[in-house]
Amino acid sequence: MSSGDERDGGRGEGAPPEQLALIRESVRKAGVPRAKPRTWRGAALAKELPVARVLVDKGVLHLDRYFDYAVPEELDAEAQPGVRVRVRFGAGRGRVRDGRREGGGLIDGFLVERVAETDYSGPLAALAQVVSPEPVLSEELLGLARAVADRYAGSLADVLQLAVPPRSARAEQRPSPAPLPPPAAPEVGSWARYEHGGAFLEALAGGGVPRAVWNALPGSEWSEEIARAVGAALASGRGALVVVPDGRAVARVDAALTALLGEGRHAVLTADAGPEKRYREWLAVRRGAVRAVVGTRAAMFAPVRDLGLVVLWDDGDDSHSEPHAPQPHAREVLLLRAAQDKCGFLLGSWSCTVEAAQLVESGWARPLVASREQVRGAAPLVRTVGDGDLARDEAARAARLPTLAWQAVRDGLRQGPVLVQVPRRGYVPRMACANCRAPARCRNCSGPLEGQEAGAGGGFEGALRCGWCGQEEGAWHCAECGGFRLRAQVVGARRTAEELGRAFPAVPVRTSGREHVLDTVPGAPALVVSTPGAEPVAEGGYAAALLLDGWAMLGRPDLRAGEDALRRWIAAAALVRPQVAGGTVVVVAEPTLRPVQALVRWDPVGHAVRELSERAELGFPPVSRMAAVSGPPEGVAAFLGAVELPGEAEVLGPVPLPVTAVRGARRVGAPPVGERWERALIRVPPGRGAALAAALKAAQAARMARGGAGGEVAVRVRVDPPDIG
DNA sequence: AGCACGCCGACT
DNA sequence: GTCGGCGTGCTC
Repeated sequence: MSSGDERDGGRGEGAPPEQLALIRESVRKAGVPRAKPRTWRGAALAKELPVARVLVDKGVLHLDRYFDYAVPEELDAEAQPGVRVRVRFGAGRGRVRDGRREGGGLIDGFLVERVAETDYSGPLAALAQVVSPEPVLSEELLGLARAVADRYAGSLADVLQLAVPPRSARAEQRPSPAPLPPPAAPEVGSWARYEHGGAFLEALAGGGVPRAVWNALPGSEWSEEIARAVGAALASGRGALVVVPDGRAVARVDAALTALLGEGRHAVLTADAGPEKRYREWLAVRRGAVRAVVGTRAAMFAPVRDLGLVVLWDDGDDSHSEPHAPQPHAREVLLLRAAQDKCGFLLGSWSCTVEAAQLVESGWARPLVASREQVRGAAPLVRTVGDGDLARDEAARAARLPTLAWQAVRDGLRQGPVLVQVPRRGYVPRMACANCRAPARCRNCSGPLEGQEAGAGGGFEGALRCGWCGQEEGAWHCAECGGFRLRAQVVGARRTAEELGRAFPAVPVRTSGREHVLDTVPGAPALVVSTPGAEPVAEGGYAAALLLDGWAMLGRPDLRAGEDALRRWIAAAALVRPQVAGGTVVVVAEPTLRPVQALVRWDPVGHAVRELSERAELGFPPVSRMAAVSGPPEGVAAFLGAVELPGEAEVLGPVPLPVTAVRGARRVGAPPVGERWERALIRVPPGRGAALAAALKAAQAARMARGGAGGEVAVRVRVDPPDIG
C-alpha cells in the first residue's frame, strides 16, 4: 500500500487541496464520529485510550497545535499526560519499511492528553519513545503556558521552553525529600508599619486570596516582609512563589525565608545554579516536596502545587523581562497565574511602576502603603541641585561639584559610608557645552547630540550624531555661549567620583558595578561608588548618598525615562538612613522635573498615578495595548497588508528604526548592523489585547507556513514593546 | 525549517 | 522512457 493512497485518496483526481479541506471540514461538522486510529501495520496498540495528543517541541507558529500519535502497547503504562516523548515528525508521506513509518527525524515533545479517538483522517505514527515517566507538564502549567503564548502572540512550544527546564536523568533518579507539614502562621512583624499590612497576612494565613500593590518603606526589611507573606501562605496549607530581579535579591529572600521558616521549606531557582541542580530543585517543587519557591524570572513558571500566593519584587527592573521569545514579563505572567490559579498576589517595590498603579486604579489590587508619618520617619532628606544652582555656584565651576553635594559628602563621611551613584558605562553619553553646560543640540532637528563611549581617560572620541534624526555633526559650536568644547555628562559624573576620592584621602573608596557587584559594605566611613542597581547594602544604612546621573537618566527619549530615573534614585536613597538619623540625599537634577519632585516628596505612587492618567489620555500602554512589527520595509508592509486586525486597531507608522550603530547597546530585535529596518506600532484600546495578539499570531503563522518559498520577508512581532519613544 | 511529491524539460 | 530541477505544501 502506498502512503499517498492512504492519506487522501482522490487528490490525483484534480480537486484542489483547499476544496478537499472544506469537504473534510463539512464531513466532520456533519457529525461523522471521530475515527478509530488507523496506524501503520504491525504495531500493537494500547487497549485503553490508544491516541496520544502531542505538542511537538518546535517554536514555529504554524505548528502550534497538537498532533495525534498512536500509543504502542509497550509504552502504554509510561505514556501518561505530561511526560516528555520523542516522535517521528517530518515532511511528506514518509516511507514504510518493516511496517514502521520512517520519514522525518525524531523530535522531542510533550504528551498532553490520552484520548480514545483521533480526528485526523490519516494513519497515525506511533510514539517513538517515552523519554521519562516524570510528568513534567501538569495541566496547570500547560494552561499557564497557553495563556502566556496567547497574551504574547507566541507559540506554546516557545513558552514551554522557558517553563520546563531541560531534563537531567540523574536529577530525576534522586528521590525528593518528604514534604513538611504547614508551619504556624508567622507574626505580623514589620508589616505592622503598613496600613492593612496585618490584614493582608491574616487573609493569606486564613486561606484567602488578597491582591495588593505594596509600596515598601525604605530600609532593608522588604525581604523579611516577603518571607512573612510566604509563611502566611504556607500556614494555610498552600504554596507560594517569589520572583525577584537578580541573584542578590534571591540571596536576601532566601536568607529571610531560612531565618523565618528554617531549612527545607523553600527551593531556590536561579539560572546560575547549573542545569542538574536547577532541575533537581524544580522537580522537588513539582513533586510537592517543597511548597515555596524564590527565584529570578525563570521561576515565574515554577510548578508550585496548590498556589496560594505569588510575589514579585521591583517590577520596574528590566531583568523581569524575558529576552527569549515571546519575551513575556514576569509581572504579566504572574498576573495570568493569579487569575488562573485564583491565588493571592503581592507586587512590591520601593518605587511604583505605571502598571502597578493601574492594578490599583482598576480596583484589581489594593494598595498596601504606609502612612505619611511612617514614610517621613523612614526616608532620608532629599535635596536637589539644578542647573540654576550650578550656574550660581562659583565653587561648583571650579571643583566641578556643587557646594551642597560637597557638604553632604563631607558631613556624611563623619557618620558612616556615603553612596555615590554614577551612570552605567555604555549609556550613550549626552553631550553638553563644557563652558556653559547647555545641552548640545542637532542643528537639523534640535535632537540631542550623542557621542560614542568615552575612553578611560574621560576624553571624547568619535563622531557626534543626533539621537533623533541620526545626522552627523562635524563642527559643533554652542548656540548659547559660542563655546566649541564639549563634555559628556557621563564622563563628568565619573570624574566627579574620582575627584571625591582624592578629596578625602583618608577614606577608602569602594566601587560596585557590572563587573564587580558588592553585596554589602560595613558601616564605617567609606565612599561607595556604584552604578544604578548595583548599590551594596550598608550596615546601619548610608549616612548620605549623592545621585549624579540625573541627565543620563532623564534625557532618554523613552516613555519610561521618568519612572526609571525615579526608581533608580529611590532604590539608592532607600539604602540611606532616615532623615531623623541624619540621612541625606543630594540629587543633581532639575528640581522642577516631576520625577525629581516625587523623589523629594518620596511619593513614587503619586508619580505613577499621574503618569498613568497621562498615558490614558495619550492612548499609550499600559492603558492601551501595543505591539511592534519590525523588519525590512517590504516585510513590514506585506505583514501589515496581510494581517486582519481587530476593527479598533490603529497602525502607527511604519517609521525607519534608528540605525543603532552604538557599540555595546545591542538589543534583541534590533536590525543587523547596516541594515535599514522599519517599525510599525499597532495599538488597540483596553480589552482588545487578546484580539490583537490572536490576529498577529494568525498572520505570522500564515506567513511562516509559506516560508521563504512565497518570497515572504520575515518580520518580528513583539507585544508590549519596551522602548516606545 | 526540512523534505518529499510531482510537473516539465532534456537526455539516453 | 527516465532522470532530476525546482516550485509547493505538509508535518499526526
